[in-house]
Amino acid sequence: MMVESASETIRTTPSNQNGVSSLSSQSDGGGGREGGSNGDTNGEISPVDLLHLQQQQALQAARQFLLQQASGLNSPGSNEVKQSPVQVPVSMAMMSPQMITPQQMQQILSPPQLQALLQQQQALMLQQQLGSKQLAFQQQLIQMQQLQQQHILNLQRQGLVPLQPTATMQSLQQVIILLSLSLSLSLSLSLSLSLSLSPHSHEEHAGSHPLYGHGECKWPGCEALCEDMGQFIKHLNNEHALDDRSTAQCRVQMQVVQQLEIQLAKESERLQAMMAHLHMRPSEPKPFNQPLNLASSGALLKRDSEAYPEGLPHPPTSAATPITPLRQGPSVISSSSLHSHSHSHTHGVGPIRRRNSDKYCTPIASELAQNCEFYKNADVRPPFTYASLIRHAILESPDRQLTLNEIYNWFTRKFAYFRRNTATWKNAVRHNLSLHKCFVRVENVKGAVWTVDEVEYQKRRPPKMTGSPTLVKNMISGLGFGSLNASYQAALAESSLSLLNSPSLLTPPSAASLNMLHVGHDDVSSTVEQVNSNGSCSPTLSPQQYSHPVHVKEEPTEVEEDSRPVSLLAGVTHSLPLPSDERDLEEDLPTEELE
DNA sequence: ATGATGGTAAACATTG
DNA sequence: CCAATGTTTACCATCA
Repeated sequence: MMVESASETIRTTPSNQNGVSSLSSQSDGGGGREGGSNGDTNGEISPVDLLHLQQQQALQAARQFLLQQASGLNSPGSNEVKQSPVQVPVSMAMMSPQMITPQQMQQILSPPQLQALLQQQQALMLQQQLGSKQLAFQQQLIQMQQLQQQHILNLQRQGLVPLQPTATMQSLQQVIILLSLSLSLSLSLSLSLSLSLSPHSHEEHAGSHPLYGHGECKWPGCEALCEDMGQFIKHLNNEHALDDRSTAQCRVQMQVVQQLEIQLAKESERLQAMMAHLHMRPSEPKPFNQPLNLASSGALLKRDSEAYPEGLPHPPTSAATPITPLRQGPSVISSSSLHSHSHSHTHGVGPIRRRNSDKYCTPIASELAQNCEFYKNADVRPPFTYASLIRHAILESPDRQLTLNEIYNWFTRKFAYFRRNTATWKNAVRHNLSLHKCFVRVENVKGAVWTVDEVEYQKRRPPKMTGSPTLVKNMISGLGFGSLNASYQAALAESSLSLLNSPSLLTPPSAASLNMLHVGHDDVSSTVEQVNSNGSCSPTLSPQQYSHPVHVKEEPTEVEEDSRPVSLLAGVTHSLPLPSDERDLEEDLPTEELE
């Protein structure tokens, strides 16, 4: 769909040095996904389903609205655009920079339209009498909106803003609205997951707030302790008011939700193929027309887990097919939107996280696992550097050592993305192994194996604690709202971190297929790594133990250790999100085994 | 503007 | 000779 056409053009360097071009365009196909809700028929409609349905309607309405506006006002060469009109997920529309830029949005959606959209959404939302959480959330949204308006009014009073909304303000409004949509979506998704997966969700008190539970604030990255609801509300208003940071965090959440949607679509597609293959059911083809909707998520997920408790064998890692991308091209954000801006190569990779073998290593392990699951199936370039990935692969191995070929295999096994363009990434892997001091080649009886010198690895990690997640970065770049400034990014990093810790998203009960969260952040990894190396986690990381390195590499840069994770928010400044660029957030990694 | 870091490409050497 | 494995250099992009 349009998204792609736009994003594809992006990188074309004269020399075309990277296979990049292939990166940005390869995976998407085009097609659009999303469709209606064909939830599977279960016979009964649970409140959750209902919620989904309504949520869906709201989204659908929003999508159409956006699309209408987009096609009407923004169709220069609009032929291609028409191919799959409605199927664009709203989030997609919001994300693809090329599709609807902030500026375009401003033109596309006039204040009245935005208002209409907002109201439409609110109306639908209000119909959902499905629980205090939802209601509480709505209140939250309304509150946000009110705050926003208040903010605008204040600015106007101060003469800072003309009465007529300026582009900036319009943009802000749009952001808020879109955030609202996404937030509601994400919330419901989280809720549905927790509801459908665990009968007794944690927060069940009637008067509870979606962002409050277990006596603490559930705002991404917060965890502030609050005695009671009143205190919490107070905290919420004080600490999480409408500002750059909160907005940025919302964006991240939005991205998370979007990714979940995508993953869901993929998983369902896979499920169907699996079922079809096993003759468990006639094949309802349709990967593409699959609704990306939340509506069926609960049921699907449930079914999935029930039908395949243990998870069927993974799709062959063979080169054959990247299950993920399937031909569905467009709607899927896959690589195109994720990397659109930051060229594939831009950074593709960030650090990774630690091994699974040591479970002791934190709760994050599970998150990593989730990430793994995602990348295993999604043809998305992992936001980790090759070095990080290699290190991870090696550390994940039983002996903490791998042959080159084993490393290759690990890459293809863990990442759908690396099932193609083998020449390119394999070369990169070799290049990294040789180049970085942290990788030590050890002669072995049968050939040589590669090990990791953890100390060296840690050394080379730049002190800049920023550590924002690469993926997040990519996601950010994919956002249509322009890029974020440093404070935003910091906020994003923070929130992404916390997101990974979000119970509702990260602790999917049983079904392995639920592992869909895959937001990567980078410093998490470094953070974790730090912890690990200092804690019980990695007592033995030095390659030396295995044998003697054959030779020593000279690595130019040696930074001091100190790559303290530090608060991701440090140095956050407040300013309106404006232009600028996306920065790199480093890396992180997914780990754990999934197989 | 500059240096650090990272990805890609490619030449070249070594080894089985 | 060939292919896999390593090493090294060059170039480009992004970010601080």
